[in-house]
Amino acid sequence: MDWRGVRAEVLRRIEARDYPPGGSIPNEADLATEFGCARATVNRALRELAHAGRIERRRKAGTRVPIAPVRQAILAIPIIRADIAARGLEPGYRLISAALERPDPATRAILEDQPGAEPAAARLWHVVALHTGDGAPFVLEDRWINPDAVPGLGPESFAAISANEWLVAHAGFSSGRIAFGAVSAPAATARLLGCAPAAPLLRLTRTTRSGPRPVTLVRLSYAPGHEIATGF
Amino acid sequence: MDWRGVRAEVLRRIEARDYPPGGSIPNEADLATEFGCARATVNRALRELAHAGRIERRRKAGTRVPIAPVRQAILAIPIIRADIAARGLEPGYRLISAALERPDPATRAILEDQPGAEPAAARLWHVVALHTGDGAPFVLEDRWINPDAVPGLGPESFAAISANEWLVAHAGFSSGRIAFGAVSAPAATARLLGCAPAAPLLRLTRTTRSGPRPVTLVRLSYAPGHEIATGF
DNA sequence: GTCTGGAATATGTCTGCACATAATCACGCT
DNA sequence: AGCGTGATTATGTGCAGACATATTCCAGAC
Repeated sequence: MDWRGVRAEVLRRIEARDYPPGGSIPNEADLATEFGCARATVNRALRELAHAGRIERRRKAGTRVPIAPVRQAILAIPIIRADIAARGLEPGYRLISAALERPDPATRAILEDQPGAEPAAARLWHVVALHTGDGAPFVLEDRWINPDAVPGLGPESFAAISANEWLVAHAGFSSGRIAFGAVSAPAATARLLGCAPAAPLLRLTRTTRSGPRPVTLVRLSYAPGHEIATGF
Repeated sequence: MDWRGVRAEVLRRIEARDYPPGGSIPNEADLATEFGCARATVNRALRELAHAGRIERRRKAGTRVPIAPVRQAILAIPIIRADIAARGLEPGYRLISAALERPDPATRAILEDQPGAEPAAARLWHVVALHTGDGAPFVLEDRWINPDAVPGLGPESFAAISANEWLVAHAGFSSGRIAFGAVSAPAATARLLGCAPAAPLLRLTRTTRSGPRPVTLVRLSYAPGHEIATGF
């Protein structure tokens, strides 16, 4: 049996409660004997299951089925244009404004709120742009960019393409944070998204950094009714 | 060098643009020679990087650095009570109502909106409960449960503990869907959450099924200002 | 009874080898 | 030129064996 087979069979036994929650499952050597394969193969299968949160493994203690598994969903964050295109809409992009500004303290705090972060420059690029699908507002992008982290950035960078696409092509960042929340649409946002003021909007806030250096903070305000979905 | 070392070094080269976006990286055998380890070790490292979306691998075509990587965040979905406790709050649970009801067509449609799904029972358990942290409203849980999928379920099941905890302990489901959206707080929800009517709320909708059988649909309406965050 | 150190054990990882599989490429045929 | 078709090649996977490491458990010292 190959490792996918082992994974499927073990998963079946977990869901059939042959391996009940809170119980432990046979050790790798025994499973290898039972399935007629090498221990490395069983190891691979169990490692994948552990990665998916379906089992917990500890040396010597063995492998157990968690009582309350922490379910985890993998959230894919595509380029916005690709996201719009994937929904069968014609993606559009309109730059609203781009200028070097001093960020408000709250924005600066979020951008630098990372362990061991360097301070960002005094003035940051502030770019506001609207993404549309078949001409209708899809999401409003409100972005701050640290010029210290991205040499060669200028107004021409965001004229025609999303700042995000420019950044992924030129910056190369490594880690960050994503948060979802709900906000009431401010008047200006409502006007751009073509919705009622104070409409509830899904907002995604993402910070990225390159090593210790803050690169960008982007707030995406989606048009009313938008959902971000994923399987698990 | 062990596989973590290989992974770290390759990642460093990607971020330093030694391996530029769109370019391809040396094949496994060459890397193994360079790092002085076996090809299986390099394979393990590259497999992990591919899993994280940092590289793309295809047989014969080799391994390349994607131009616009689809960033992916792993979203951990803990038991609500554990989530509240992890924030340093004392978790509380209050059952608002629990009854067998006929779901509205929209609810039924969401519950059965899965490839090859069986129809759910005519009457479903409808459970509404409030989770609190240090006594303050944290999230309102509005859940529908298919009794066909969960034999032995009764009103006593949700009296003291969250239906979610009862389900993970007794049902054992396998897959589903999670969606985030924003809604305007209905009057009843606002009253229970102690917020203004029409306040923007983050809402998480999760469906789970056991094989082809729909198990449960839960809508979580978080108190205003709540964010769901994750690193990447 | 309690503490400590060593033995036992399950998982974690590496190696070298082999073969499988998919995709590309070059060659030769028409 | 166009089109198969087979050789080539990079990744995918499996195996047996070995050693590493973390953790538990137990026996002996106090």
